[in-house]
Amino acid sequence: MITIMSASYISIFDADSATDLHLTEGAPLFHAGDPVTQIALVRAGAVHLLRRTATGATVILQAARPGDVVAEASAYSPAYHCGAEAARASRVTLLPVKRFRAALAADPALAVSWAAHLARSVQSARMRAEIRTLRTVAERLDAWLGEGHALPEKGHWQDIAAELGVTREALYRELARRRADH
Amino acid sequence: MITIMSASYISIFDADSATDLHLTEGAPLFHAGDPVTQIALVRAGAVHLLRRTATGATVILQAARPGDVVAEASAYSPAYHCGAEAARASRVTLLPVKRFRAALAADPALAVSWAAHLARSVQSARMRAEIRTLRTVAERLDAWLGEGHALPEKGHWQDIAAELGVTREALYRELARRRADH
DNA sequence: CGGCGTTTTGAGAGAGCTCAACATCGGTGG
DNA sequence: CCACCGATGTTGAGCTCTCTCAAAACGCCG
Repeated sequence: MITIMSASYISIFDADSATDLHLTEGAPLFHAGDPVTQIALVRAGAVHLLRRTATGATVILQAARPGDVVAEASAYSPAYHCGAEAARASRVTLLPVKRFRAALAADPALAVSWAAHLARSVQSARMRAEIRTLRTVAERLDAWLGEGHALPEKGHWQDIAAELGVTREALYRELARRRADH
Repeated sequence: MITIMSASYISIFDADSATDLHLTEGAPLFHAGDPVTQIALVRAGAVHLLRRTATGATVILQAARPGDVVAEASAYSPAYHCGAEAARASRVTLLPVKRFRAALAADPALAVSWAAHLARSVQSARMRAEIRTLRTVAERLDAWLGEGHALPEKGHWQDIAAELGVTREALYRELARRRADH
């Protein structure tokens, strides 16, 4: 048997008991309060973990991209604390939580991979939080670029604005300013 | 042998090979670029993981309190990406990274505990990031309180201001406003 | 009493947000 | 081919909020 494989937690989702699910844009994956029975890995598209504040504002707690697990903490919780829905047409793989946890317990290499993924997520989430304490767009952009990030193609700049927690206009103005100053 | 113990990753630091270290306020625990040989658990006080931006501003990536591991992601990295120093007089327990990882690999229950801790950290870090995208102090405070947090005793309100990413004055004004409105 | 840190309150300035108009570009359909 | 449409990019003007600097009232403790 060929056993050459990266010990990545993602391989857990290649199990037989995993099922694929297609979501259309805006389709809910689960709602706050639902019992956690399955855990979802995003294969394609984007799934947002979100909560609505008392004032009605929508807060995106996680923008899960391909390779990400939606609501990692739910793997250790009986019920979801927030809802999740597809930000656009997406494909996810569902796996019973018990299977997921059993796989981690059975294979230390997978557990390490999973923990490393979580540790990196903590790191980037903290960075995002700190970037957003900076008050000017210029500072936020500098800090973000200093993390090794690069500006994407034109047509995706709005995503950066969202990442930095500023409006499109504010980012466009800052970019224009930099072009003018060279 | 009595083996009644909660399967918490913290117990890993009770190993014989662990050493305690006292830090005075401002004392560095490690610097960016240092090779990762030991991993630190905060026992008392507070240790800040920080980076200085190109403009000189100091960014606090983690405020590790008792029970927290400083720079969790360092356990999966050969060298530190940022520096850490004691925010006040603190006590930490150091354990060789190899020991730490070996303990996790040897005991699945510990691995689960560690992963659960990381998952919770991801959750709270994301929440902090999202709270800081809200523009008014009132919104941030509402969102924070909505997470189940409660205002501390008078004398510690400044900590909340830091947590919310606003100035003391702004928070005091908001609190005064609420007292006036009941 | 005299510090020291926290809490309060004031006034001004700056930065981004909002609303708004317009340009640009790619795709669609007549 | 061209008109139209939606999404992205660009720029302007006013408003609102926080930040900054400043001063003072508390509260605690030696």
